[in-house]
Amino acid sequence: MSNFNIKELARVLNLSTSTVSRAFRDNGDISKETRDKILAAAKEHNYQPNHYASNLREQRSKTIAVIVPELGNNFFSQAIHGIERVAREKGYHILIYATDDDYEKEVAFIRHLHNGRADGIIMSVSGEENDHNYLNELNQQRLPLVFFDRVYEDIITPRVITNDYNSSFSATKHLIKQGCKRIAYLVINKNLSIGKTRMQGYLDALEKYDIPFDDDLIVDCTNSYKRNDVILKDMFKKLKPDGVFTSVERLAFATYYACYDLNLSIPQQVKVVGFSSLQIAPLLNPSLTTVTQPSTQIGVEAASLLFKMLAAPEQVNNSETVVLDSKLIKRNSTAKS
Amino acid sequence: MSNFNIKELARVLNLSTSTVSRAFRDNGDISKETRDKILAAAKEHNYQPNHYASNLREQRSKTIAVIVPELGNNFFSQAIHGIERVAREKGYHILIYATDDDYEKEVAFIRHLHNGRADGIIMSVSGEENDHNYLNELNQQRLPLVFFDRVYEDIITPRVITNDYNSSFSATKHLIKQGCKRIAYLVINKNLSIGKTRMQGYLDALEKYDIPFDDDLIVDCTNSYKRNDVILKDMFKKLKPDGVFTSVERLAFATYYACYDLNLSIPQQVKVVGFSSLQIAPLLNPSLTTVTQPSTQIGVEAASLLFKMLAAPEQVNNSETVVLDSKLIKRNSTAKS
DNA sequence: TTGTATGCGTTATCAA
DNA sequence: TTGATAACGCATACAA
Repeated sequence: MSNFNIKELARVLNLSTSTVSRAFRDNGDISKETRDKILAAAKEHNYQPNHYASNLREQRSKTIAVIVPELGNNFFSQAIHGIERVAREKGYHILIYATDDDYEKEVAFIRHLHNGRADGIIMSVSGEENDHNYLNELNQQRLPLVFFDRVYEDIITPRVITNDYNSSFSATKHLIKQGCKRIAYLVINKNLSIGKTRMQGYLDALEKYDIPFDDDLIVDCTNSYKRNDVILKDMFKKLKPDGVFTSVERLAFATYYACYDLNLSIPQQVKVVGFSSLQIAPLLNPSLTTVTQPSTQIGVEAASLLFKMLAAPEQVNNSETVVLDSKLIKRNSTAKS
Repeated sequence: MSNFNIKELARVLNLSTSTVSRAFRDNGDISKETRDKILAAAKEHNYQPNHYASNLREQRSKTIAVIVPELGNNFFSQAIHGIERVAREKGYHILIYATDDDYEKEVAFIRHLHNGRADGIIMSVSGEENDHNYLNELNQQRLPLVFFDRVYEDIITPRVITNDYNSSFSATKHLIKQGCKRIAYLVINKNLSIGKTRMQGYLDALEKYDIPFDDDLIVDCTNSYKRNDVILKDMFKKLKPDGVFTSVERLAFATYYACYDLNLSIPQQVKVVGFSSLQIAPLLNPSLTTVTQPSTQIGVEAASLLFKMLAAPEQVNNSETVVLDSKLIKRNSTAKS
């Protein structure tokens, strides 16, 4: 950081600091002439108003924080991409936080952010089931907060989600139409709202098409590759499903690996469909039928919503919910045998 | 942000602001008793020292900026993941900037960051070929900067790269051993150092194994999916390569799509190997032979290097270069026909 | 249109 | 060990 500050620049130009300051702001009266002179000199001396001083003075940071469960995941990096685009347009900066699905970290991040570092937060919540009332405790002084995709149902704040129930229903129906009778539903955290909603679509589709429901076919997985591999192989051996519906991208991959190892052919012996934002799903072996969420768009919507809150808090209903549509894209992993 | 500040807290506790401030810092004399009392009260009132005020006072932000060409790319999101991990450990925050390979944006970001918002920068440079001397102009007041993966060769600053030359040589050699005689090299920007280095490995391998070099087989691609598709199909029709080596992950995908469309079978008619950090390369059809960079590790190293610079600038040699090894992982896309 | 003076919330220096 | 005070760099209310 340069130590060339507003005072120096004012001295060089034989002006007062207030005049110099005005040149950098839109309001304030200043003649075009002096303004140009000041900006030119600023450029020459490589001067920029110190961000922290400005923010201390103005009480806002022009920064938003984005909290996601993980970074190495197509869905989230694409969502971040969307957020980035909107933020950049508005001249805002983005702080990134990854919780690694760790509740403690999530709480720590949120608490920390209330020190003025960010003007608002966009978050997809961690998978851990815990008391998240900490968000309510901050209520009066809570920063503007927007949830996306993974939300806490009992926290009232604007959110951007997808039509998970319908997508799950369609995906399950599709499996049934393709001839599946024993469809496993793989989930990472049954208690997280998103797992529940998606499961309900699955359950209702089974019922509607008179497929008997077997509780064992709802398989609770983990965040560990290794343990999932064990769980899935065990599941295949014991339960002999002819269809697998995964609520999370990663579990579709795990299913593929398990099937490869067990010599189960997809789609002849097992048909697979999964939530996934993978752009190269067509390149998989076999190409993967996906419920594709509009991930970038979700980011864009979430950011737009947050900026609306920042601009006019009263005008945004706290229970505002934006629902975007996912698409079921049928590929070979669910082809008829 | 709360308006409950250090003054309020001091008033509540009947102490001075300086004493309260001391409770939050490691140095400074303060009795354990009062310190505990202060911290307890702080927790109760949800008080945290205002970040901007602290930073203005301390002249540092505990924030680093990460600039990458794009976010929707496994390599970069994994690298960011690595950076995140180290930064979090050190109590630093991360600002994310995506240039979309746009040189103007890169310059704007860098310039902007000199307003004190960040203490240091970790960057993978944009692909555009341009004058990047702007980095040198900032020299005296330049923020600590670490390059990773994609670097400007003429800017002297610490960097973390991989052994691209060797990897390319090995990958090309592998294609040759598998029987390829006409190997195309796909690159996005020939003039970017990384494209050059990787190309040199390719060229030298050809020479060493007496494969005649055909300039047309070096194909300059773009950042656009559509245009790449046209370029590649054209290339396949006209040049009939029997091997393809892609310097960037995305071009391997493009190659797959083109081969699918043209009914060229991989690996029987065309063998493919590419730089890629895709974790599900084994699931592709066919599974993709990759030069896999230790992406997360690269992030970790880059961050560690930056923190070393922040801690003791004199102790880091500006031309320090950390070289990590990539791995050639052979899969079916280069299997012998 | 420009300048003067004050305060944003914190920390460091110095004095008590 | 604690308190008073100045300063970090900037933006605004007010005066000129």
